[in-house]
Amino acid sequence: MGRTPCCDKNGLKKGPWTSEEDHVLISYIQLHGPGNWRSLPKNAGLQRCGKSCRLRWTNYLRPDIKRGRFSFDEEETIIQLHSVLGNKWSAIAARLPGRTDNEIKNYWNTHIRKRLLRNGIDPVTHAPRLDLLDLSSILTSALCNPSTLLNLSTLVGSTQALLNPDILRLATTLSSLKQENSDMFLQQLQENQLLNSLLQIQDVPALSSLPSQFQNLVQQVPVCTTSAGPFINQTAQIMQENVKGFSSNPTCTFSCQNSQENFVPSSLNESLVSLPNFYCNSTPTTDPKVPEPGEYSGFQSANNGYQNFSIDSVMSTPLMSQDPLNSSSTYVNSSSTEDERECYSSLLKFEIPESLDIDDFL
DNA sequence: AAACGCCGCAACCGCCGAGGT
DNA sequence: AACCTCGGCGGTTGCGGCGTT
Repeated sequence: MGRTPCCDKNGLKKGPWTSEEDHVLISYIQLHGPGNWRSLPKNAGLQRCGKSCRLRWTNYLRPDIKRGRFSFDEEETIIQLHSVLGNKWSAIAARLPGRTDNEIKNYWNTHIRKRLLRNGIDPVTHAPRLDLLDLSSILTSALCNPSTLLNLSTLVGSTQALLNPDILRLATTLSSLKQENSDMFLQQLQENQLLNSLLQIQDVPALSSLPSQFQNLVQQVPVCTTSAGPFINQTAQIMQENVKGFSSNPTCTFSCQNSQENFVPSSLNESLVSLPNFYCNSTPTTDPKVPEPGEYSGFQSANNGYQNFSIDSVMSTPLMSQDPLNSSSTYVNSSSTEDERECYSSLLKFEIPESLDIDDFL
């Protein structure tokens, strides 16, 4: 099906709009309404194509557009909606009065996306990044019990898809950390509850159906005790989910809630009641606004990989909203907003070595 | 002060679906 | 059914501002 250009490009102006052009466009629309965008520039006397006029109006000149920085509530809403809708900027914008899809898209790409990446969260799936976490957990268990290293090569063989030069660099980093200060490193590892959490894997009824290399790895994990951190819980959770993925029993359910309760306040869940909960269970929702699996690839992969993965484990914002400072929606134009957000979001940061250049990972 | 690089955002581009003929 | 027009959407680009060296 052939398509003619939306307008004759010849002789039409492109680039930034002048205030005069803005005035002409506003005046025309105030008199006649938006109407037919194709004929609008001609009728209004603008040397622009209709598409350009429409974009200028909808993204900038519309009287109901809210300018200025995004408030904390708005940012919270964007993250939550993006976890549900993906890059459906117009759908997200429909829930944010006064904000345009273009503005939200820009804000996501320039602020939120980068922050999620810095915090080890995949901005597409809203889940902790598997390539970092899987290897870290494997290496942690391996380093905690050197004999496990023997099986690591077998495991690596079955997870080749996860390996790339960047991940190998992370392995090198972790390895060098161990070599540099072996005692302290091992002590730190033993103080983690990761492996203890991993042993809860016995809750998975179909453990015996795992591939042998995974059984070996699980069985060789030693018990470590004491304080649990977000990273440990997240890692254990993902390991559990991965194990579950190998289960031969498709109806097997495994709640991550136990591992979450260690660091996620119960009220956090309450604050997310309004969210569709397909991160928390695999039951199809009846909410018509929620895309069906397959409609949004990012969601699909998240849903497939983490059918029981709780959304609250990847959403930093509800946690923040507990603080009176952050429950305020009067954040607009606050110069310290970014820093404060960064400070609070660091509560869910993962323990990635500082020597690791995260940008190289992206 | 100049050069350079980074960042944010407005604007553009190309594609798509809906609806009309 | 085929074609066309239009509006809308998401991805990308390019420019100006700003900070750093």
